[in-house]
Amino acid sequence: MSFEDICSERRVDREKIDKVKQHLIPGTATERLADTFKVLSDPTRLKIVFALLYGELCVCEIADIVEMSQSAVSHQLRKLKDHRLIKRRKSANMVYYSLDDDHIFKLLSQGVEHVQEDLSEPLKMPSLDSFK
Amino acid sequence: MSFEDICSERRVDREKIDKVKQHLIPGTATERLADTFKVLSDPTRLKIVFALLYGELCVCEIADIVEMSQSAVSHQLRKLKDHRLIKRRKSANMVYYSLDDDHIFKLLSQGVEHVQEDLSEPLKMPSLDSFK
DNA sequence: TGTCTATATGAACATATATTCATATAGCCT
DNA sequence: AGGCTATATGAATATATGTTCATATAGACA
Repeated sequence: MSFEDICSERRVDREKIDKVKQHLIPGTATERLADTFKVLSDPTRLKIVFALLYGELCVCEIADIVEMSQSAVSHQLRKLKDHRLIKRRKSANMVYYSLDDDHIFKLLSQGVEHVQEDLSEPLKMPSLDSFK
Repeated sequence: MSFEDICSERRVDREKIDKVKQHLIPGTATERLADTFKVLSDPTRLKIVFALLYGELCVCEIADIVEMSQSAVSHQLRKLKDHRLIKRRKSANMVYYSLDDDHIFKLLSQGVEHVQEDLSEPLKMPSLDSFK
């Protein structure tokens, strides 16, 4: 799909477009980035991540907190783990999950900041070192 | 769905769970936040946002840059605008889009940082003031 | 007014995704 | 070993979402 197929006239700056194109991040990076945001785009997964801000939890604790079935939670935990947002620790027949690092914390904080404006009451994030 | 339905034994700390539950952000906020991340979870929309890092663009320029049809781009621009990630400026019969504020920039940067590790080559974001 | 051009949008379709249900696995305990 | 508990996972289903196609709108210009 070339430019001429879309804009018949040349009101726009060809060079400017080429310059922007050159600076675009590669397709694989775009996909990766989209994937990362996608993991955080589901309410259940977000709730899980928020719960884990306060420390590690086992699967059934998480299921209780987010009010979802064990199965549903397990499926979502897998996605979170596949994208390295959380990590697991096994102990006996229990599995404990926790946040993988604090990138996620920052990512969440930034998201919260963007959302703040259209919320009736301000949203408070726990402090970063409270969960480290 | 209560705790007892999921974990039959009490190996877990009931108080701990209640405490976490109290700190969970309200459902509406979770939905809002999920929506924000969801907007950034599509490769086409991400490409658009990255293109706009370098300044405002009209619809057909964007379509050319991201190599998508004008219609597809219009649909996605609408979503980005509905979630206040971009804003529009009309001039004659053209419409120019630009990033709404720099929350998005920070959100992207944070996402990029999380993704960096599994990319073959490092990904560089433009500097914040280059687009202000 | 009529005809361009740029953008927006509704409907249809194809694909992706979240949950449920049933079942598998793996570690504990007796 | 056998039964119990915690977690994982495959299949099925329902719902959401992105793109295309056709068409609508709105401004420019003759």
